[in-house]
Amino acid sequence: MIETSDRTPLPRKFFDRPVLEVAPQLLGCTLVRHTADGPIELRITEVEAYAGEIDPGSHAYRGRTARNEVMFGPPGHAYVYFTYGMWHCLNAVCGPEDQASGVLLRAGQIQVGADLARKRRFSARHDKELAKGPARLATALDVDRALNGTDLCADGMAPLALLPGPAPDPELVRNGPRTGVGGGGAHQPWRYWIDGDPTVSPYRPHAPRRRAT
DNA sequence: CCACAGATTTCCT
DNA sequence: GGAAATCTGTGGT
Repeated sequence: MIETSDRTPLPRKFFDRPVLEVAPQLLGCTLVRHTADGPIELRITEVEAYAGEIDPGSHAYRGRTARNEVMFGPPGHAYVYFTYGMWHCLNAVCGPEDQASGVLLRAGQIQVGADLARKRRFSARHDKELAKGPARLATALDVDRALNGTDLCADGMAPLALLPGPAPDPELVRNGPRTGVGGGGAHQPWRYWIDGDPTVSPYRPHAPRRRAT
């Protein structure tokens, strides 16, 4: 039997707090994705916090645009953006409304539906790499801009939801600089991960790409 | 294991 | 025009 409490989504008040409180508490939580082919579930092992308009690393830093509109809305909703011309990334909007902060879901372990995830991530050599990185996570769970703005606190067979999960050993929760973030936000230690978990993505310092020849 | 080129949207200068 | 909250395939050690 599945405990009912385990399947109840996180309440909106969970997300309606400062993003630096919410981000580490999302570690261990379960992201549920209902696709046409069946459910996929993932245990979150790595996240990054983006602190709205005060954060030079955030998409909201320069104010509202068509892309980041959802970040300025109510907490507990999905902000999905398209980047580098190829990839999608998934965030949970946090903090008081209009603060435009969010948590990027960077990596996790597939718990249910690994067969479905492998079809989308056919090039992954090992299952631990199915969702090792934010764009891989979105690809594995078939998340794209059609899900931008989805309520993560909805019940039942919602396409996307976040459920509470067994909190990791507090001794294993680490934080450090955010991956790939340059500019004024580079030094903020707002990446959180479960130390030693094989699904956590490698840290890559920010490196501007060289111009194409 | 490592490094690098290439895929090409969105936003800003 | 150029950088960005990225990943993959190729080729080297």
